[in-house]
Parts: sequence; structure tokens; C-alpha cells
Amino acid sequence: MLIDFYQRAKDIIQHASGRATPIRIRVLGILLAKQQAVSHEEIACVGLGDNRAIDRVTLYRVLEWLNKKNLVHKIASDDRKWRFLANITAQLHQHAHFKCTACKKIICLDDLKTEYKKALPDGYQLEEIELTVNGLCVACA
Amino acid sequence: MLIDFYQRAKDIIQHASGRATPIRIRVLGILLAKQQAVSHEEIACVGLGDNRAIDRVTLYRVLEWLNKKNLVHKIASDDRKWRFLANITAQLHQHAHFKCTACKKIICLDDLKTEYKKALPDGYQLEEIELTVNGLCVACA
DNA sequence: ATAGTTAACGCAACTATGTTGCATCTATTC
DNA sequence: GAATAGATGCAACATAGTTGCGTTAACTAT
Repeated sequence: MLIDFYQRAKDIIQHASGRATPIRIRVLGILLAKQQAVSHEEIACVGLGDNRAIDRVTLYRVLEWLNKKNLVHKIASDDRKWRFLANITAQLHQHAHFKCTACKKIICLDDLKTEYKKALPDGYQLEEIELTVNGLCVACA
Repeated sequence: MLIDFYQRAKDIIQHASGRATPIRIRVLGILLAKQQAVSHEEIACVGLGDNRAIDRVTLYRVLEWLNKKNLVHKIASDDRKWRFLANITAQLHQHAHFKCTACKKIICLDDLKTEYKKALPDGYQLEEIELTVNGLCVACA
């Protein structure tokens, strides 16, 4: 049930020493419940209990806050939209994603332990390696 | 000299059975001359011989056309801008890029022969693997 | 070389995504 | 229960990208 995710969301937010507001709980709950990356509009459309859509600006700020707190991470899609994924503990610092080129669905893949074997040009500093597998998801194949 | 790149650009465009218009030659020439990915605005600002900036819409269509003809490829940056790279023959079908997290500079890296060893979920089809190395370029480090 | 044809160009208006400022409301703390 | 720091919601704005359409020009066939 979604209720469980809301309870988990609330716990997580309070543990991160943030205010457990209804919108934050709702947004994080939705992300926890989904097995895939979710765009702004997809979250906004879910709406609150009173069926009012979440304000666009508020949603941006909530997602930005969740990202800053490392509770979610955001991925740039090639349709110019950000999509957000809840950070399951096991997935932290792991950045391998599958992106469906048709419906833009994004899911996390298991850690691939990717390494960049060759040297970067002189003076360049490596921060993070990101692996993206593009293709068709089961619904679009 | 840039002139050489324009001549090469013209040859390439005609070889792709396209009209060798001044703007196409100019745009592809700029991309060939650069060793890094270039954004729309960076190309537009270069302007034409008469110092008039290239029209935004025209530039979008020219780049889209070059991309369709496989003469360039476009990369989504995390600042929501597209950046474009000329397709040097040796680089075709190779998609490893370095992205500077500070100045957004993007360069092509040598082919890494990346493989995705684990299986995708059932029914998923792999099209392409993309490796991105994030970090700081020599100017920002 | 010239005229005709088709594609490219350029302008205006539009859509979508994301941002800023500020007044109001509320989750927490005491 | 009151105070307060911080979250929310509205309006206005900023930026990237798109669509429609009339005009211009690169190529082709004489």
C-alpha cells in the first residue's frame, strides 16, 4: 500500500532533520513507491488528498531539497526533463541507468563497477563515472 | 585556418547530398574546427561574414539536419542545453564523453569498448551504451 | 547562362520548463 | 498555546526549443 511508503517517507525526512510537511511526504512517498524515475509533471498530477495539483514551484523546491539531502537523485533526460529517483540505500553513489529511447522510462541498474582505464587529458580531474544503457523497455520493444 | 574547415564542411555536406548553403557550411565548419561540444548560442554568436548573428530557428533546423545526416551528434548537458559535436569518422558509434561539471565543457574520449555484462530485465532491448566521465577540466580544476 | 523548382531561410508568435520575489501559512520548539 | 524559522502558493519572469508561413536562393534542366 502507498500508505506504507508515506510512513517510510515521513521517517526518512525526519531523520534527515527536515520538516515533515504533507507535500514532502507525498512526493518522497511517490518516489519510493515507483520503481522508475519520475518527472515533475507525473508527480504534480498525482495531486494531494483534496485532489488539488501540487504547485509547480513548490514541487521544484521540494525536489531540490530532497536532492540536496541526498534522498533522491535527478537524471537529465534527452527530452529536456529532469526525472527523479528515490535513493535506496544500496543504490547510493551508483549511477548506472537504463533509458528507454521511446517512452523515456528510466530505471536503475545494478552497480557495474565501471572503471575508466585510460588516463584523462593532463590536468583533468575525475569525479564520477556514469553509465547509461539506451534501448527499448519491455513495453516499447 | 578556419577556411580549410569550411572547405571540408562543404565537401562533407555535398557528399551527403544536401544543399551546401552558407549557414550549413559555417555551422559544420565551426564544429569541425572545435575540439569540444558546442552549444546553440556559442554557434549563433560567431555570426556570418556580415556580422549578423545566425537566426535561432534556422540554427536549430541546420543542427537537426546535420544530426539526421549523421554528420554531428548531440549531447544533453545537465544545464538543459544541447551541445553538438562533429562526427569525426573514427569517432562514429563511439559515445564516451568527458563533461566538466563546472563550465559544462564536453569532449570526446577514446573508445572505451564498454560492455554491459549483466543482462537487462526480461524483454528489454539494448541499443547503445553511453559512458560519461564527470569531473573538472584543466581550466576549472 | 537562365528559368523553374524545391528546399532553406527568417520573422513572429507560441509552448514548455525552470526561476525569482514576496506575502502568507504552518511544523516545530519552547 | 505563542513564537519563529522555514515551507507554501501566487504572479511574473527567464530561457530553450517549436510551429507556421511568406520570402529567398541553391541546385537542376534546359
